[in-house]
Amino acid sequence: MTSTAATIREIYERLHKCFGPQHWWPARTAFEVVVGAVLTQNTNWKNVEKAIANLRREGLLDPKAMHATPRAKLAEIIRPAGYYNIKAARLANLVKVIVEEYGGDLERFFGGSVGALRERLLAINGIGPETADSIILYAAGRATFVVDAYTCRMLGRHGLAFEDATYDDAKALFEDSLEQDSNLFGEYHALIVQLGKEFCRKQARCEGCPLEDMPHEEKAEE
DNA sequence: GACCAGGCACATC
DNA sequence: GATGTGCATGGT
Repeated sequence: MTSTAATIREIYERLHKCFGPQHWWPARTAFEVVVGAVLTQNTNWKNVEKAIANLRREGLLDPKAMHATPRAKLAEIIRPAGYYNIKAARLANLVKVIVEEYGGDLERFFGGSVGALRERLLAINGIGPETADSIILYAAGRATFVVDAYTCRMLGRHGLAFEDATYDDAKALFEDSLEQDSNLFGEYHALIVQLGKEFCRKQARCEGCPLEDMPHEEKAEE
């Protein structure tokens, strides 16, 4: 095992010991995960919960029902999640594919290879790499690593990735260092988000951070 | 009242 | 290819 892989594993152990199981993704159904993945783009999860509660009340946590809903009405319902016009369009693009190409059947949509599913998701306007990987990991239950802003910050701070590392570079770093286990990947990403929330925000402190005594770059990049 | 949050697409250089 | 900007609500 390379030293980088060992470090990636050690970080997981530290985060898990510090924060415990995260139980992601908080959702009742796979479709709810799909919807939440779009709604949480650059948005606090609390706001997403309000939007999902609205969708549930309206009976729209169903691909066909959402597909049949006018764009303007959908936007109004998801308003608390912010960026509601663009997110309504993105949800519409996504459910259009699920309903018109897969008959609204998520099992069929998720049925092929991970690579094919990822390509299909990325071809939808409004679905970028993080949203696609979140859907594949947490809704489809397939092992793919989800990278986010916190992940890149953490890798940079601890000298595990080059400054110009891309999303796919960071993703490969984790996937090449760990067992291909969707439960492990799911916990790890959730733990990194928790780490970011508590210790890596601009005003946050480093005291008490579970990675505090690990090697750091001299100057944190932004 | 700033600042931030579990991104992405698009314009411009 | 890199950098900047619009999208918007609600909590701290």
